[in-house]
Amino acid sequence: MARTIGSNGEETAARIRACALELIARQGFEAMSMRGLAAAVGVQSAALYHHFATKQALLADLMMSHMRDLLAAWQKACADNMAEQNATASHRLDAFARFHIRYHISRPQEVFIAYMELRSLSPAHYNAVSELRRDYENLLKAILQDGVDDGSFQIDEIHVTAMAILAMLTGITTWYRPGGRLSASAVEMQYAAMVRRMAVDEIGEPLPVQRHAKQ
Amino acid sequence: MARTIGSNGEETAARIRACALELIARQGFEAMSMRGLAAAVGVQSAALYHHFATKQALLADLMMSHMRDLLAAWQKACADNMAEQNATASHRLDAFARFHIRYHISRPQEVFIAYMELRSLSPAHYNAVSELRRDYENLLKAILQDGVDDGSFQIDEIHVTAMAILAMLTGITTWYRPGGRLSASAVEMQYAAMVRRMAVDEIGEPLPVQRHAKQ
DNA sequence: GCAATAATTTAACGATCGATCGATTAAATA
DNA sequence: TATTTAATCGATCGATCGTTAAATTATTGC
Repeated sequence: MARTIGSNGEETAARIRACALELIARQGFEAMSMRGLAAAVGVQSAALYHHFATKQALLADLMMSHMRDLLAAWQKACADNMAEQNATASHRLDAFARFHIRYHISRPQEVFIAYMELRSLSPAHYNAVSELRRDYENLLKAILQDGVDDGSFQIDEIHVTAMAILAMLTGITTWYRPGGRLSASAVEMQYAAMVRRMAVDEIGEPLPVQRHAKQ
Repeated sequence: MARTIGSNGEETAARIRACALELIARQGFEAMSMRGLAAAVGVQSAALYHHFATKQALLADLMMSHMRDLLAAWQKACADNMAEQNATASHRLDAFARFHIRYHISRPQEVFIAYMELRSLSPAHYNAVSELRRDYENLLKAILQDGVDDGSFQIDEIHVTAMAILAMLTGITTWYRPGGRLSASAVEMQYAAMVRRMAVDEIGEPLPVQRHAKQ
């Protein structure tokens, strides 16, 4: 046997991507073998190399696609909501948090891989992915900065706050499972409220200072 | 050559542990080879098996040790501060946050491994580590529950808030580097303030509700 | 000083890894 | 229909993997 009946390049590549996402998310990139991936796809391992030059290229493809999709989805979310541009920083922060939560909950495998397999990337691919990641982080930082500038946010360190918010939100994928006690929208609401609290201090304390010396 | 001059079991085992921490943190558990580890230690790969039965046993040893050390360190921190037992929930939450941050900043490799390599553990080892992790999470949850009970915290979902706080704090290790722009104590202060904000809503709003419908 | 034990070596086993080669066949093109 | 191109297979290469066996030497206890 050689080329199989009904075989189609685009479709096979898509199936490889889908199976790779699942296997890498479950076992890790290093632990996934090309033979195991080929078996999951239902193809011989040599066929994988017709679609992806190397195992590394496959990982880079998955991670770059994820970051590009994420950025495009945010652009679309903004475009769909024209008022977003002129909304207050508080509204935009809320929208960003909800978008991030929803997107990440809906694509747990991609998110897990994007955060866990950064170190499996070659230096060149790592830099490329990191650049897109920085673009995404800067979206949040710009919102936080606007809120600080207009006085609606009380934040000392924009960078630290942005890192904290993203780590908190992305961490959802480590415990949330569909069909669990809490619905996705309930989780979204809980986290969005916490993000708001992190940026806004209602009693108007501008700097987070040490309230009491301990330990 | 066989047994080398001055060789000592305890010392070699400690050196294996230290090198393994560094290599696993840098490359990942699967990517680290026993030959590579042996080379880093300065020993033949077969010698590793005199101290650890398998590669998996080595990982389990590292992760269990980390979790036990973490729990013991918190017990000690509480014991050192006798007032801790009777302190307010707000004080105890602050102490927990600062402890967690300081401990994790001081042991970046252990923390990174403990969160990244859970899936590399065999089921039995995974369960054992998860149990200790749950014990640690429950320490935080108990503090949050106390604060809710006495009315000093405004939290809807204890579990969600605890997961969010831990993800946020543990995420520090992904960006913080000693010698950077911010000192460890500055980072500690920033994050402790954010944790406090997450639990306390000064205007006294008991439930985090949706303020405006978006997207 | 001699036996027992602990620590490490050299050497190797079987398995599996990523990747490649040429052959083969389906689909597309003309 | 004839030719080209795309897609896949079967087989295999060299390297590396975790692990083990047996031999060798240092240390310890009597």
